[in-house]
Amino acid sequence: MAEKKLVESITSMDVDFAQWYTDVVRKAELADYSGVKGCMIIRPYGYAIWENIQKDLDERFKALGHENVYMPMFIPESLLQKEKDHVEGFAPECAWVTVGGENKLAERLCVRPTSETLFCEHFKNIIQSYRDLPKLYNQWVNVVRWEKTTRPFLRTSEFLWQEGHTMHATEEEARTETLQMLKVYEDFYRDTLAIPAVTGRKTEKEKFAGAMETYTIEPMMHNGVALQGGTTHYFGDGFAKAFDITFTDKDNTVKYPHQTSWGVSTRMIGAIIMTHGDNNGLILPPKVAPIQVVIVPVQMHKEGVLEKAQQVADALRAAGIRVKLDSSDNSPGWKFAEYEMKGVPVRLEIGPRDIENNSCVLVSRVSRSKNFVSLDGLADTVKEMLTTVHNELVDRVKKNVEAKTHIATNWEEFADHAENHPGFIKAMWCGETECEEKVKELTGGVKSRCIPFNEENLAPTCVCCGKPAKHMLVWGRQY
RNA sequence: CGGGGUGUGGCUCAGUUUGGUAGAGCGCCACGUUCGGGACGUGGAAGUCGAAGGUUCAAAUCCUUUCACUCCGACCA
Repeated sequence: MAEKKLVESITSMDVDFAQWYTDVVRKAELADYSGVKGCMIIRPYGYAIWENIQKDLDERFKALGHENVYMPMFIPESLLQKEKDHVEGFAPECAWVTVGGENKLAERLCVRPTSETLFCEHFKNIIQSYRDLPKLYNQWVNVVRWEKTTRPFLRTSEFLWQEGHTMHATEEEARTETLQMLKVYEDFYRDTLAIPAVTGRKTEKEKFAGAMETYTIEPMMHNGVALQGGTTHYFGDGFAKAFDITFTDKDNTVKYPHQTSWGVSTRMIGAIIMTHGDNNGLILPPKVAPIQVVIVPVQMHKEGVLEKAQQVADALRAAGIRVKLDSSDNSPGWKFAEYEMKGVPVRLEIGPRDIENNSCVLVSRVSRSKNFVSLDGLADTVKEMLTTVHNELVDRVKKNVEAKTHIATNWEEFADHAENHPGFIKAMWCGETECEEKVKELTGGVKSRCIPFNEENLAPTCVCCGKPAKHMLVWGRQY
């Protein structure tokens, strides 16, 4: 805790985590508030992170055969109502359009909160034969959910996301797709965002409206609070039946196709902030950082400094590294603080002394160690350092998650953890929704995160009711 | 949707109790000196006090209404 705080304008995490989060969002220029409640302005620096996220994920989706499409943003009320569970889940948070121009609409239109119904309507028209399957669609769009409590990135009334919607001839293929896409998210979180996270299946109580099964990735934030980081759903043929989508199979019988959907959103930017950030501000995982290396010239008025800095910038850029050379007339110290706050993974300092030695100084945002390195082969050195930063972030998160994951074999232990130890609690469960509700009530907000894939047998009985245990659950508080 | 808080130059806030016609720091602009952890000097621009109504000779300040944001809960990606 003796860490020297170099950026003064951000509230410390340990003083007020919520305020720290808001400070980082605004001071790092990721987002700003707008005139519409719950809607945020994503500023260029924040949007650039989203663009990098999109690019990476989009490549992963397409490598698996998915195609991008675009559906309308309005859903007629009658369409939304075709699947009973689905409409019950979403109707309370829909925004409605009731007037077009000067005229009241005959049927009101919902601004999409998610697009299952639109895809189904379309699938009905384009799926006739087994030859039309599978359909592997995805769209990158905005959606609207009229939230009561909002926070930039974590929960906004309008947010950006991708929603994948697929149709398959068989149950097995659809189930495989559901798990495969969860794996894509898991890999992406770990390998791109440097956030290793728990994955598993949601309980009946927590699953998506209209889904047979929902799978989830649950990253833990720095303070031990969980964030639902992405979900994939297996729908069975429920929507297909509700929307009368059928195909003729090879055996000449008419069948219902099996469906999935899956999505991750701009909430991931919130996860990045809250997982990696520290008291000096943001720390961006190198793979999505808009600026991977910032070059700060020192004594740049001196002959040759700026020229050399520019050469270095060009060389790094040519090697595929995202570089910014800040030649503004702010002082070097100001720049150090500024880019630390903005989470740039690597800083490169170069001044007359360095140039004389054919070297420069590299500083990691994570360890803050200064490395004096040669300008020869600099691009490789920088790439290594970016990799190191990524790995350090992954390790740090792993350690934090381990330190904040607790085991409870009985109610006393569970209550103690819930009350005194922020983080996840692993405990056995009888499988009943009543116990989930009871736990939530007794602990003031601890909910089941998921039934992880690697279940352990911690105890023979449910931590809540004492009946025989069916599953291990990961529990926690959430954003 | 319930409970709390806050709205005053771009930002953070003082001024409100005890009405008298708006201040500070930071930021911004210009010039000069600086430049290896948020530099300094000089000069300058910028607010009608969230909005509406009321009381008063006079309202940032008192009263009423309203809106927005924010925090904590319940609800939810």
